[in-house]
Amino acid sequence: MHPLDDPCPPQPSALEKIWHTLEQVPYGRVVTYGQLADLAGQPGRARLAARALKLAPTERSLPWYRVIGAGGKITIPKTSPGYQRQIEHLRNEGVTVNQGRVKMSEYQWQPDLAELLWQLDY
DNA sequence: CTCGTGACTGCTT
DNA sequence: GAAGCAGCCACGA
Repeated sequence: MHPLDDPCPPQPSALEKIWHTLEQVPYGRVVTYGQLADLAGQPGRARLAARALKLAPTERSLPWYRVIGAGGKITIPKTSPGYQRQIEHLRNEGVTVNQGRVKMSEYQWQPDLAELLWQLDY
């Protein structure tokens, strides 16, 4: 092997990991920014998850609206058009939204072991 | 390099 | 509940 050859294959970027994990979130369920980051192998980096959503390529049509703030609160600024759009998307999937809040005990996604292992294979 | 800015969180008033 | 704040971290000015 040439000494300058990269001995390691290219790693998926943190953003890619976030997007990939987001794709696993099932219809009608939600995750928090922090949870999404954790599941993507980026513990404690909730703001990274938020940024990943904002930068997500539209052609990938990710379920960005299934990501909400800790405690079930919609954290998109109310002044943003995305705020209402997120609520509409969630309601279309049967998720109840009251006062900009989602009942986490009812809708939060909790991946089982098989799903986690599937993702590790990525 | 420093600073301000978030689609964040958790803790304290 | 609401508001403030420190910790957080990538980004751009």
